[in-house]
Amino acid sequence: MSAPKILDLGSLKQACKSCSLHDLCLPLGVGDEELQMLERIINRRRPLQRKDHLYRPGDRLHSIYAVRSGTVKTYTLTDDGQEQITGFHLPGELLGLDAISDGVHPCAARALETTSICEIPFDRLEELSVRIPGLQHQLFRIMSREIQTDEQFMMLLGKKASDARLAAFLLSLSTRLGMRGFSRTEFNLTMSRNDIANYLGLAVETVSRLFTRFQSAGLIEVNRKLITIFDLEGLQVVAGAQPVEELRNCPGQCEGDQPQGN
Amino acid sequence: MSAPKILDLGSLKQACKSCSLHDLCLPLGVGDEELQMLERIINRRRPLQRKDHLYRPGDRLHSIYAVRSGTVKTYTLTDDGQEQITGFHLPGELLGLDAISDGVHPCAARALETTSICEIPFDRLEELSVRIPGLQHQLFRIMSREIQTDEQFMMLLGKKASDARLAAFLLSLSTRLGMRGFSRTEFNLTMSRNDIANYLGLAVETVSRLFTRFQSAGLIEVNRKLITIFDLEGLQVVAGAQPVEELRNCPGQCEGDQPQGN
DNA sequence: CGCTTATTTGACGTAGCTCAAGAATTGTGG
DNA sequence: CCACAATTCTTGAGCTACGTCAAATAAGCG
Repeated sequence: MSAPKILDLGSLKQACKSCSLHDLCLPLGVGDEELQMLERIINRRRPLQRKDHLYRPGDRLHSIYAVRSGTVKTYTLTDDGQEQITGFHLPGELLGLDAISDGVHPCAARALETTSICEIPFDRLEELSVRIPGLQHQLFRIMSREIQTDEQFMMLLGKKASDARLAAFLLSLSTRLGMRGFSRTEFNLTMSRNDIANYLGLAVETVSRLFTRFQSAGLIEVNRKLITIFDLEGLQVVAGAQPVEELRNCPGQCEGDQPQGN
Repeated sequence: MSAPKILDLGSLKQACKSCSLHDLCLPLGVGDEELQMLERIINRRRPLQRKDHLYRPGDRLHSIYAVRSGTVKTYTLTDDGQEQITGFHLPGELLGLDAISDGVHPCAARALETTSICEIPFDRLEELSVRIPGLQHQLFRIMSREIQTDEQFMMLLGKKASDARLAAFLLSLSTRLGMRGFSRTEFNLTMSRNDIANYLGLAVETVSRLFTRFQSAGLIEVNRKLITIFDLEGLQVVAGAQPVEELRNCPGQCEGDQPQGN
């Protein structure tokens, strides 16, 4: 469509290669030219410092954001002012999709460490995705993915015991970091124990005890914030385990065709 | 664009008026003509009977669905075959959005009673939403809304006690039914106690006990499947309550600027 | 009208929360 | 660089909300 009159697009493009915007473009025939159109609407922002807010509940939606480096947590406040963390966002992940429906951010977003962010004005993104069907498709996919992982998480909170929750959390971090080229087996927890507990619906004390338990079991090593995973498969077993050990009173076969939960 | 050569579009259109597709069109300047284009790609299906599956996990995504009448539950199976219900879908609500990302349904969808459904072929919906920017916007909004309510639900599962969960559940049904013109204070539970418990991450027995407790407290009347809400505000109080009564050891003011959860 | 399945109710056990206190870290000002 | 305060993390000791188990009703259903 429009001729490229780019300055430092090279570097921007490279940055986007390791970002969810990359997923957003390449897989589905979004060509080079379209990619440049997308990159042209993206703004960099000066890095957030630890505890800086990216947005607060009630802020109007101007943009959605992609984490370039660092970590951001999103959280709501309950009726009585308690914090409920709704997610941790690692490099390459998007934030703010929950604000589209009302045009207002229902959550707060806050940096857990020094964090750099790409800002994507949402109205321009919408315009662009009308012109680039592949982009529209990718946006649908990304939002759908989030719905899907939220559903997974509900299962975690509804059905799994504390150890399974923490194991799943560590595995999730491991996988997501691994996808972006970081180590899957050694990483820093950028969030506090309190944040982890809050996110997983547990008490801080429980999280702390679980870390020591996992360590004694030889699954991981915990060194302050540094986690080293020794036994990924072992963690997966723990993460999959139900609160009640499966197959208890099922001598022959578990009855019937209608598994009922809990 | 295309001239209207409609047969029974009148009735279809009326049906869509009380449907999420209505929300999907009207609010944002999707004109009459565009609405007809949308309606032309929508298929009715013969009604589902109780326990019929609309789709199963692993089925390819062909369409997303809107409930016209009846109720549908969606659920996944855990690693060990347990059912985890991810949602109940009432008239006017959409299903299947979680399948877009992989092109495969991660959940099963099953009718809880005789249910009629509109089917919207997703590829055609995508095409159309390229041509009708307002439609694209509405789709983004609907998916965003789902992400937002999922986040709310996480808070429910992570932070709220059993009574708050059930109260919130009843209020949710009440509101959603009310929006579609049904009574907010008297309705049938189309799902079993088991389903409710499963969805809320509780044991059946707990749900049963809570119903009787709510009834003794004069909040509701329970008659088999029929719920009558006497005290909506009372339920809201219960739903808002934290597991620990708020303001316990806070004589003067609750300390500080950084509310930490749990 | 038996048989299966759903719901209720009671008795009891336990996972995980609360409370409390100490240890380790981090931040701060001199 | 060091004291000191503030925060975060860990560990121990109870307590309780809710799950499990068991059994009795009550409904659906062929």
